[in-house]
Amino acid sequence: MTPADLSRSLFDLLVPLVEGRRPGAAAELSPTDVVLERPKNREHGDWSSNIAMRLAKKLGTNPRELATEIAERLASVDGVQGVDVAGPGFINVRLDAAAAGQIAHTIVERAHDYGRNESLAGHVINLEFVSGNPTGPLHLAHTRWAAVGDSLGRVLRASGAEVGTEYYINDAGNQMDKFGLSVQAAAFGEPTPDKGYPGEYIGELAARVVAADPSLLERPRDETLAEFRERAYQLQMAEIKDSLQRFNVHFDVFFTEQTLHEKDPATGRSAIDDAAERLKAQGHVFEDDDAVWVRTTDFGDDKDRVMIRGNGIYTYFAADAAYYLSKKDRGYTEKIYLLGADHHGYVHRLRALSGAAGDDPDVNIQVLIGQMVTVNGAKLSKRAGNIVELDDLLEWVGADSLRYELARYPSDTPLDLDGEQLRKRSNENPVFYVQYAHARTRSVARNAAEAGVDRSVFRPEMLEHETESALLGALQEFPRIVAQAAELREPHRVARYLEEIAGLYHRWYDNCRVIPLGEQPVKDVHRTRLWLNDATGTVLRNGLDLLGVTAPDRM
RNA sequence: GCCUCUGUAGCUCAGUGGAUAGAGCGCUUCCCUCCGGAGGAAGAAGUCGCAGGUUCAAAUCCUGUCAGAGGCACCA
Repeated sequence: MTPADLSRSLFDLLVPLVEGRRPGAAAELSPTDVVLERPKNREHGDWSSNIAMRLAKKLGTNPRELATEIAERLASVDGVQGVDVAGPGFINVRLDAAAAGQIAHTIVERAHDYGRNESLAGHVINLEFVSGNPTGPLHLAHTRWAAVGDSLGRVLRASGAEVGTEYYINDAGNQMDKFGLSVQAAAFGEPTPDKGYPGEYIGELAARVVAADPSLLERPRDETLAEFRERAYQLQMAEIKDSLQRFNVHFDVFFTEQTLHEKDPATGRSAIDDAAERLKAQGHVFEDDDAVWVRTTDFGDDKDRVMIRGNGIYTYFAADAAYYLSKKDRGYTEKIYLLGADHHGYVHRLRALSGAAGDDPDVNIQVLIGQMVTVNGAKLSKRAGNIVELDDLLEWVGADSLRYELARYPSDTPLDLDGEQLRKRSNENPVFYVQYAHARTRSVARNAAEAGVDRSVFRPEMLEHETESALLGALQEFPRIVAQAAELREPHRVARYLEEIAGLYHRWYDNCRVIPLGEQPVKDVHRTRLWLNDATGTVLRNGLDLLGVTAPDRM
């Protein structure tokens, strides 16, 4: 008896009842209207529905009367132990222990697949995040998106979507030249050029570039600049990929901006040239003051944006357009962008691009804006010069701790990381609370095996302690939580859910023994509880996996 | 000036219209022979920034207002 089964039963009995009260009304009723939720208060039963209150007005009756009528019929459904009507018209359902306990068996059987759902089946989604410039290491601002984006990708996939994760590399334009000049200057022991890149890492890159080809110091500078730039870029990009790997963040595609600028030898045209033509053909482009503009104000922007400057050179916006079209051409119907709050000014422009490309901005593009992250109250920005690099954070607090902390808050919450707290292996650090609960399930399983408790018997009606029904009810919700996290693009819901499961598990552990005390015999109740123990471990592990966090067997 | 986000317990924060608003930390008092006191129970702690509105029902939706953070290039 899953909530889905129960809501289906409720829907089925509702149809004739509604039809009887007002002919034709049943047609307006959809199964998605019939929602069952876990009441916060356990005294309100295992599942609760507000359907009577929502339908009463339409049917010209009062909620309590309607609820009573529904409750009478629901009580005879298989697996339902009792139904009450409470408050203004809530219908509270209690399941019998056997029906509620069945989920433990299901979870153990489905193992790694438990939690997977098909709520986003058929969706083809491009997920772009991080996209840090290849002119320096990843730092704090990228870190939040690396954690959230990677987890979001996992949650979307678990919900049946086809997902491509992508990192866009801004490797064209004069920032790269400044980067090359900075590395070159450092190689000659000179100070950072005007508007160049400062930082120790530039000196390190310079040393490595020179080590690879010492002749760079002897040839004319204007001749070697391109080589400095290119070699340093490759080294830096490799560093970035290493950092991401240590952070357990995976990208399917690293897309370079350069490919958008390259001319096709056959046609002499670049992807950006083509993109400009295609936007013109869609009718959202106009010329003024010698420049070519996109009418982004059609899509909510406060002013129109230049795509081709008066001097004939493309703006960055033109490359964005070509990149968007590339995603579209590669078959992605939905494009999700994760951007920092400092880029929220781009939202209208990106939406305008989508519209100008003939797509529907409300359907084909979604821009998620994340608020700023600080560490120990200090704002860390490139401008202020006190960058905290991802690698430093990883070394300081560890990948699991950092990923979990970044993934457990909604992205629109400004976040201040407490470095010392994240280093703690205690309850103050939520990741350990969850990981410890998982380790405990594994430890119980190991000890159970030694004590001769196995899973040869499963009698769900024996799982009747209040901590067991609470735990079972929560375990049942996992697929729905995953689906909701995917639908709302909010992976933090998974983390919060896992914390709830961990708490419920610890409470159960304190009340119900899997392994009999002392010399007492192993009974079916112990064997059955082992199923529940293992099911909990499975949910914790699967959930942590969605967050990119390890689930250790012992700690 | 305009735009986006935020305002919930002493602190850090959950809570996409439901019942008595929750968790962790911190504080008080207890308990635990299933890893190693990284565990559990109970208690104290709140005008959900403020004011209107919509609704059977608002922390949640709408409007206004106050406070804080960030952003508003023919830069990349």
